[in-house]
Amino acid sequence: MTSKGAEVGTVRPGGRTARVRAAVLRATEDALVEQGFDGLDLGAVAQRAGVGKTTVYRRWGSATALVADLLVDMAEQSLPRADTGSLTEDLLANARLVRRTLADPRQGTLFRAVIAAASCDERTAEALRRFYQVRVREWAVCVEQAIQRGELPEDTDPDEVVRAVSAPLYYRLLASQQPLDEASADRAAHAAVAAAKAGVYARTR
Amino acid sequence: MTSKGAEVGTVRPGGRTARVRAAVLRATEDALVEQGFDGLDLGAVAQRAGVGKTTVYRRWGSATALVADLLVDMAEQSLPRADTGSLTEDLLANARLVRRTLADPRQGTLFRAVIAAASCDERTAEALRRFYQVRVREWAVCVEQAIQRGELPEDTDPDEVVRAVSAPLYYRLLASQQPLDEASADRAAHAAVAAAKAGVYARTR
DNA sequence: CAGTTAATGGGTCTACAGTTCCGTTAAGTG
DNA sequence: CACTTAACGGAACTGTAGACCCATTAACTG
Repeated sequence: MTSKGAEVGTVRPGGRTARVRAAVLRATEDALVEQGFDGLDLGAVAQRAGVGKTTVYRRWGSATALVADLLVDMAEQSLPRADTGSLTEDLLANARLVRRTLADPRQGTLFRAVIAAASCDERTAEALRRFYQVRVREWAVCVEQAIQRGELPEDTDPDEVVRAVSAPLYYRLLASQQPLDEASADRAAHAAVAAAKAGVYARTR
Repeated sequence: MTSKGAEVGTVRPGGRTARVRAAVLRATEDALVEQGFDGLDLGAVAQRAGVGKTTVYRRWGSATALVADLLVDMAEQSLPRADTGSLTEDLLANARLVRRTLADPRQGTLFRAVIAAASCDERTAEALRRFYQVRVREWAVCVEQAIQRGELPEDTDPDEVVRAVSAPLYYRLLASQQPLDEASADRAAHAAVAAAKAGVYARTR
């Protein structure tokens, strides 16, 4: 079985185990950024983390399992949402935040690698799903408030609006690979608002 | 160096070489669908293709190069666009086509694997870029016609509208991993139309 | 503050992905 | 329809990722 990842639940979660996990996850992140997912070598990760190779193979066992645990770790550091009182401003803030993350050489490469890993393994895919679920829920509150303010139709699906903001940016990162400039972020936000106001993201159709 | 891929340009492109390439690319496709990208073994591909292992290592050399050549091959089979006379109908047709492709167990898995490979290698990424460039240009004509009919602002960027249709579907495939049902395809198309009509995809801002 | 054992780590072994060598096949040429 | 050589394929070789063994370390327990 793959490691639970989080310290909770293991028999002996204290000091050393936690330190080893942290060191290995940091090393994994660095290796992913530098080598990419297919070049990920567990032995190299172990050495970089200053940890025995055996430990990495025993606790994680595969590159995808390592990335899955990294995603659990990443999901825990939640990003604070904006609260400007205007839907457009809130979603612009979200779009620009996502854009900045994906456009950053380190983070962008990391996200590509993580998504590549998720495409190769079901457990990792599940971890990625949870990661985005947390992120989306955090920002969906902005949309819920906009509905209460009467800016959007009652039956609008808040999560779907938030995802609509991210989608074009991820498409640029992964598929079309066009530059992730600020204008593209603003277009993503404005498009989501326009579509939401037109009732495209209504729950019942 | 990586193989040019296309037969044109090689010194001896005739019969056998072309047959070998076709067999290897088919085998690669099958292997990607069954094993995923990280499980891709060039030896196994060779065996499945009924071709010498040496040949695969010589002509392609790596899993990513193999996928890059597969993408060149896939780009050649262009999909015919719709022409219903209505922008909404055309984009609905496009969205449903993309959805059907990505929702298909075989094709969906293949696309995930291909995108994973592109995330791991610059040459493969370039091949993927070209692939989508061809696809997008094909359907952009629908948007150009809509502009001429006066359905959309003059300065609308046609390519950007087409990408806006695909983006939410790819986001579902790769990131959020929600079901790719027909309703999601229709939302994607309607959202793109709503945003385009609102002038979000104007070239000059 | 011992005693217990989960967890780690160094060292060794092994299967197999990827390389090399060289003989064979067949595509292009005149 | 021979002749040249690009391209292929079988077999033997090798480096290394990953498995295994067992001694050591340090968390939890009472």
